[in-house]
Amino acid sequence: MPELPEVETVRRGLAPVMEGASFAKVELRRGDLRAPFPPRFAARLKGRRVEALRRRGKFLLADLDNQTVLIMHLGMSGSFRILADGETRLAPDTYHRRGKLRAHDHVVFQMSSGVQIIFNDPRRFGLMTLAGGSDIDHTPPFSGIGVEPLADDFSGATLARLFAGRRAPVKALLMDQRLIAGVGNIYACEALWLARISPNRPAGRFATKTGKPTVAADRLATAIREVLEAAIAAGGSSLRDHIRATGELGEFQHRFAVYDRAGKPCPRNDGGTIRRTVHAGRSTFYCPVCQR
DNA sequence: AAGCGAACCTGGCTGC
DNA sequence: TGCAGCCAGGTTCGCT
Repeated sequence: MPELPEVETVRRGLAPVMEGASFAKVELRRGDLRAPFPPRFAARLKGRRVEALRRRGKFLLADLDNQTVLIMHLGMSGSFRILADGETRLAPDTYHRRGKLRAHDHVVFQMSSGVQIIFNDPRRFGLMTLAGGSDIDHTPPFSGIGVEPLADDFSGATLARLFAGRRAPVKALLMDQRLIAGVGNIYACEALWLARISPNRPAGRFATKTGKPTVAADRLATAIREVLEAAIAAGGSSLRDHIRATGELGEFQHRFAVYDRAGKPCPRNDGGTIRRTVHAGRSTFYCPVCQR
């Protein structure tokens, strides 16, 4: 499900019920997701208080009061839902009513507040693990994770540096989490359309011989930022499932210019028809008229 | 070494 | 109605 805007949307939904609350009980309903839960995972969480819920790329990070960090990744199909009992007063009445567990509910966090937070993941490509918090950017799975595209200093110069000497199509490298953290298939397609850049353009061509960013590099960096910010403002994209922990749907899928729109006219009305191709095994959608 | 395809897993949709 | 085939917002492994 989730790229950066969806993960950020989930973070904003979970933060009010996680930050400041403690894990009263953690129930694992199977032994693994994409990878096994670490030894004594539930026991190590029990009693710990969440000091902050952060996002890094597509990861959610809960800083705990004993200097460890709960690391969570939603994979393709992971979602959280918040169950509040009738007594618990928690602003939006959009929270799910407490009820029976469903298929693929793999983790249940019972928080000290009385709220339950349930992680559901049909395909089990998600991940939960614990790490020492001292220097998390230098410990797996974060060692080697790329730049944050919403950081203040993300620019065409960043792209020029990351793409230097690379011959792969820019679309493939935009999705490489070791370079840029958080951009996935949808937003790579949408950003390239916004910047009017062909997904096939070799990545190395975004810098001049002297290493300076090209005009297109600046345009692409701006487009990435704009599309991610617009998607976050819209609550992310909801394709098949709802993505928000509060149960509401994201809205950005209604604004896709190219993603999953093969055969439809380009929104620029330039006479182009959206085409589907494949890069690195993933569907790519683009307009061959305005994207060069 | 970079780049690509396959694998991991389940569910939903399409077409016969 | 049933079933086969294909596709899916991600990551990782193994082969050129």
